[in-house]
Amino acid sequence: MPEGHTIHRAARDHHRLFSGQKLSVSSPQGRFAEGASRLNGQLCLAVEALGKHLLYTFDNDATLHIHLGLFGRIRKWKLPLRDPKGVVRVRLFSKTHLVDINGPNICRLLDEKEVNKLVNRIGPDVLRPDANPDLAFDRIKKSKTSIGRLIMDQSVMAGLGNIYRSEILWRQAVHPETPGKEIDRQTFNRIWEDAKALLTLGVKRNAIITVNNARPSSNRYRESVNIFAKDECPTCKGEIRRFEIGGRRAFVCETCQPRIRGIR
DNA sequence: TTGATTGTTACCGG
DNA sequence: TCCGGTAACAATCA
Repeated sequence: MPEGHTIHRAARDHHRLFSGQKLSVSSPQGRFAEGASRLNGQLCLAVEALGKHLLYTFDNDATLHIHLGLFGRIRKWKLPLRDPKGVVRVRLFSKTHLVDINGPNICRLLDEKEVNKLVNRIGPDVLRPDANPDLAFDRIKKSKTSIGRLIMDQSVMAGLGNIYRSEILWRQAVHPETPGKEIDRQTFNRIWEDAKALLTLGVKRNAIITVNNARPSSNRYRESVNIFAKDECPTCKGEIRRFEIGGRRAFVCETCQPRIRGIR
């Protein structure tokens, strides 16, 4: 489910609902009982996203750190309370709204030191206004690792997941197996700006949309992509090649994404 | 029951 | 140090 847009959307929403509120925090199946009891009744100061990480800061110096991993989900309702669906690790609610978090890869409390460590480990987040893309390009231009790996390496740049990877490189006519050191600044800028634009749209629409003329109504809750898991290139009608990058599926149109350098 | 999935980390070896 | 490969983990659905 989650790429960066999902987390940023939740952060924005939960910040609006929860910051300045004392929250009730529980762990319905008891799998985060200790942490929940430390947070229960505490004042929530802020909710923010850092790449795909979600951080709830509380008044008692504790930060709830959530990462949804591959399967995690966040669900939200207006009160009244309802029975948890599936395995709810942690449940947060104010006087008005309820949030359940299922199946997170990470769900733990951080102190200030650990938060700093996390912040330093994560590369510039394309969705954050304070992101410095130079840091990402500095890593990329020195690396012989493929650009397909690099843009999904959260320490290089943060927010992109497996679908956006294939989609952005197709849109920018860059072959995913191009070594980072062969990516010039102009090409990197196109990738960065496209990532920012697509994730921003993703936050707004609550879906991964990478085609240029997505129909607002019919596709509202469904992804709309060009080549990810597709067989045919929308531009040249050629075959989309499937392969793997670091054990994750990847897609490329060898015609529209030439190996040497993208032409647009 | 099996397999697949929009993710990350630790560990190992080259 | 960098880099690629592998396993482990998370929960749900078809």
